[in-house]
Amino acid sequence: MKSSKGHMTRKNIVEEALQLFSVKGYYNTSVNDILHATHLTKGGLYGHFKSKEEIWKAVYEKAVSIWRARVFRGIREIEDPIERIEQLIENDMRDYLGADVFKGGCFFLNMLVELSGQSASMSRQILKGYVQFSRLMRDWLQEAGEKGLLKPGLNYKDIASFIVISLNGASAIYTASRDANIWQQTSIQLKNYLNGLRIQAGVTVAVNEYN
Amino acid sequence: MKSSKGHMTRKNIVEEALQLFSVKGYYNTSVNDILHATHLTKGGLYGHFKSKEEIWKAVYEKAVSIWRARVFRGIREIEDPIERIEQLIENDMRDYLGADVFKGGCFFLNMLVELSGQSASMSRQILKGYVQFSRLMRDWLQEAGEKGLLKPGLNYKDIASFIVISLNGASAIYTASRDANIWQQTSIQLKNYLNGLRIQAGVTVAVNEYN
DNA sequence: TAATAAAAAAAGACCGGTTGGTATATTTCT
DNA sequence: AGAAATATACCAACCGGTCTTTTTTTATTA
Repeated sequence: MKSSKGHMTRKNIVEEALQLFSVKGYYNTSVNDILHATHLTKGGLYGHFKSKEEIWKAVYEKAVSIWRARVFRGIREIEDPIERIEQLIENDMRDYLGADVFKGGCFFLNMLVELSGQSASMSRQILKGYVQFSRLMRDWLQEAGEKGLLKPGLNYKDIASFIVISLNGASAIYTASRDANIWQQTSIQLKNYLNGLRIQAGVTVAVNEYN
Repeated sequence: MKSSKGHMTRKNIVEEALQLFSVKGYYNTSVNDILHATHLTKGGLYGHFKSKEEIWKAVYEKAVSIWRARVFRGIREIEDPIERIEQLIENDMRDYLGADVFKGGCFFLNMLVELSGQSASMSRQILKGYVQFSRLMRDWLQEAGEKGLLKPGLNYKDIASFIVISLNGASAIYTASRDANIWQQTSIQLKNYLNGLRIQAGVTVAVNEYN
């Protein structure tokens, strides 16, 4: 726990820049904006970071750690892998997106959309994060499959991918509308979707699906 | 069909700006960028539009008309309202997003994300479009319900909303990854999801769902 | 059809303000 | 006293937008 003057202001720069980036985007947040938010001047800032992009990298790491802390809370102790995924979804929607952790919505989606056509390196980094997240859910689906919990013939990768897609769509629409129903319903709909993949959903009879 | 010199260049400005906005975003596309793309100078451009935001408004209208032409192709003649929605989804994924109509992905999602924290008026306009689109699908679901095609107790608004959400999530991830599997799978997954709402899916027996 | 005048379109210089970044001086902490 | 942190002045490049001048198009008339 570093708390010498320098590390404190560095931490503060990252936190303020994180909020600014999430609301205004990377390019449209000026170094001056960050200066105002941190009550610093050029010299004070550029003593800690050698460029704006360096700030972004630190901000990204910080955003990841904040997101992780929220989304993986109470996850590891859940036995049933499908329940585990459902809890992950609920945490992401309720405790991350719905809790307005970042003023401008989901930092990662916002940055992905803004930087996709602009910075190959930065957008690649974000995309890598999504791939990792998707892969984790795929592994859990695999685990569920091996435990005989899921219908046969499912493509786990595609299912995990679809969940990531829907979560991101919810981020976009919720941030624009600020309608809590968006993240609430997305959570519910995805849970229903997942339950539909189980070998028996509730008191249900077997279902034949052609695809 | 106006084709006097002035209208031609105006049209060209809108088309070039549309591509630029879709790739670089609104704020990070400079008027100079548009000038280069159109081989014009300040005077030439500002004779047609009184501000950058005016260009955006014209671009938005153009984007809507392009999107509509693609997404509603062959829709009206489909009897079954659920099939109609499925075709809408496929058109949106394959003929709009997957066909790379705009270089930077889905213009509307990109703008919604960028402008959400920035321009209330512009983001409101886009959101209004999404609400309209969602409402149309809700009406078709309603129609399907009245025709006795759907399970009882469904919330049509939430279902339509979920579809819009997933389509947007697909836009974000596809644009970043350029992996065609994203839009293909989103189309398939949503179709399965919709089929699961039917009173009988394929040769299926009734299913009881608790939620 | 050709000349012409009015109108439309485009060019180009210019504006104040802002961009990300640097170099050096000064202050504050250890 | 030495080092770390911060302030300040400055840079060329660029931002969206205005204004005046020049060129090109279009409609009219002979």
